[in-house]
Amino acid sequence: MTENQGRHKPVTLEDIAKLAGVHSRTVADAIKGTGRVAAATREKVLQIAKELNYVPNAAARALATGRTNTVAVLSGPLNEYYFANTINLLETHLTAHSYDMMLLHTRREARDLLSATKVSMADGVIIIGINLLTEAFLQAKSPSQPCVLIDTTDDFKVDHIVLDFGPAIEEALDLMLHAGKKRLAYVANNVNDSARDEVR
DNA sequence: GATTGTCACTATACTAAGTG
DNA sequence: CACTTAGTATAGTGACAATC
Repeated sequence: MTENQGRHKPVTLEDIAKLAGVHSRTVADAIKGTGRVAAATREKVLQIAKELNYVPNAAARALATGRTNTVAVLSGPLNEYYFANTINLLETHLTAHSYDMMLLHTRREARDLLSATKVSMADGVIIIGINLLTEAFLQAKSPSQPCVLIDTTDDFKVDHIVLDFGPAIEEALDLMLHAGKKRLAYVANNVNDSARDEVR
């Protein structure tokens, strides 16, 4: 039983360095695999790290590099297919590029993110759709924070991907009209002017 | 040239000392 | 006593220097 034996100080590069007889800087390079460490030294360091169950301290790494490899995502309600599907795709792509995804969907989380990104808790922010939550975030956001908005509008002064639902709506209308339907209703949240114009 | 070491730096929390 | 300020520690890394 090695667990629950009390709260131990985490194993650090310094601990490994002492056992390996090298500098902590060398241990960092060996573990990271930068290639500037001799093969024998690297093998020795990795062996000791494995024996000590060394786990890199992500907070310290973020502090030193200014990067967390984490992308914060603000979206609309996850019980809506569009948001759930988009988040699923985002996660797939972020994971493929060795990024973690921090999913936020409450005002409190968005507020925390505003302060958190100031200390590099997230490398950037992706916002899916404009709603009360994301709009408040965009208006309060510091200009230094990397941010991409995915929506049907580009009203906000951030990098953005504009979605054009026009062709899809037209295709849906054609299908309805060809089916002989005469009275059509359009049900949506936050219908903006551009989207409304598409429904003719 | 390859390998390793040194220094400075990061944001935050904590402690000690100084001041009113 | 309450508050402010300064110093220190933390874990890891970038840039550069030193050694063989």
